[in-house]
Amino acid sequence: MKPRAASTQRRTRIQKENEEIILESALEIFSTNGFRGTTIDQIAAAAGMSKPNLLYYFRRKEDMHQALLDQLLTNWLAPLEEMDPGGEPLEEICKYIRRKLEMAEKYPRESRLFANEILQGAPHIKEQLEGALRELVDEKSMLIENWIEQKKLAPCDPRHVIFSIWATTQHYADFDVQICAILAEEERIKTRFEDAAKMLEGLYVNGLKP
Amino acid sequence: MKPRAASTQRRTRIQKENEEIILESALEIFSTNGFRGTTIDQIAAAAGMSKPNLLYYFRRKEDMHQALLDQLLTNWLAPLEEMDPGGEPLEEICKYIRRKLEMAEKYPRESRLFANEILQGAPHIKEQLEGALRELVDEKSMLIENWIEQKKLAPCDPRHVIFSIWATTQHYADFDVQICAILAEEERIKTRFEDAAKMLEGLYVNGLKP
DNA sequence: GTCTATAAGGCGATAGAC
DNA sequence: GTCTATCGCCTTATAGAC
Repeated sequence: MKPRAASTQRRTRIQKENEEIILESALEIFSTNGFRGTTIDQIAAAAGMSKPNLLYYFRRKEDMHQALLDQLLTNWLAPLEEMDPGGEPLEEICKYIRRKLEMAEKYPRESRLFANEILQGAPHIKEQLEGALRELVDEKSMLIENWIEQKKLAPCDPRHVIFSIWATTQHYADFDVQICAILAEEERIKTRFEDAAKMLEGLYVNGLKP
Repeated sequence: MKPRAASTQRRTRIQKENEEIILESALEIFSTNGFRGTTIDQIAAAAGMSKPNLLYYFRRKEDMHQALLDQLLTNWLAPLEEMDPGGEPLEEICKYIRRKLEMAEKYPRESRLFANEILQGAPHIKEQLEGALRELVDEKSMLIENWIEQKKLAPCDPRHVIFSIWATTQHYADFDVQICAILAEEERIKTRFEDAAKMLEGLYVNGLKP
């Protein structure tokens, strides 16, 4: 049970601030250690508060995890939703790749949290995957099918094209350690996302051009 | 410390068998629950033996995990090693994609074990990534560079091409739950790997054709 | 709202009989 | 080699003072 609505605006604001601090810290730890690998102590330390104090805001460890996953899913669907039926097909796909790569660069922790959840069988978000996500993919797959019929794209399996874009872009967040182990220092530090964007755009433009 | 060499062949064989049973069970549990999410009890139950009995073969939980990662890395490098400098470039790349997809289909647990390890910062295999894996990628990148210079492949960043093949193929093992949540029943059950192979071959052949 | 203290249970690992 | 019993730590979560 959350704390009751406070009597003044001031208290409510403090509550919100603390919840944000906690979720920010929880994201940091969950995304690198996984759910079971994370202890409440670690999150509390990162949030600069005591463990019982943290548990005043989120009564159970799982509540923090679920809150993070819930707010994640909305943002996660956004880039695909923006794919525009009125746009030029190859350009829309390139823009989608760019948006996904930007998210991998800016929100790697969210990507890893999601990856951890899926890897372990998606116990907390399976319904959303089979519901909202599936519907969105169905919708955009039909859009891609239309583009193919209009000869604006080479024939391909739309769903698997979407999967491949997810895979290649999220890879730069989820497998960052491996990528950095392989690239030379200069590339690793400055240009890996830009290099990835160029390669992927070339691959998909040539690969899907009618 | 492992049990000392036994006095008879028979005992040694039993040891090996038990070690294999344990590692097989450990792979099953580690790959779905992660290291911290796995308990020795679970592995022992899956292996059909008591916890202390299991700990007679592997003194610590981490020993099982490390053994699995070590034996995994060898198999992991094999598909890329087989990329043949004497072959036809586009065909070699298609064959590499096929081999990787086959591994995702046949050994999804190994893929997920690896993904879990990388996601959490690769604490147990960082040296191998920066050593053997990096050298192999360097070698094959030079091969791809040569193919590009000979106008047998379109210009592209070889390392990122390799990354994209890893990402797209391993995705079918690591994110299987998500893929199955989205695909229709028929596709999900029978043809998803075949559909993926066709789409990816088309994408890379057209995308990298000079 | 925040703290100290602690209950309650899970889990890795060991002891020691057989 | 395998078992039963158990130690001792770590971790979640709660009680209750301030």
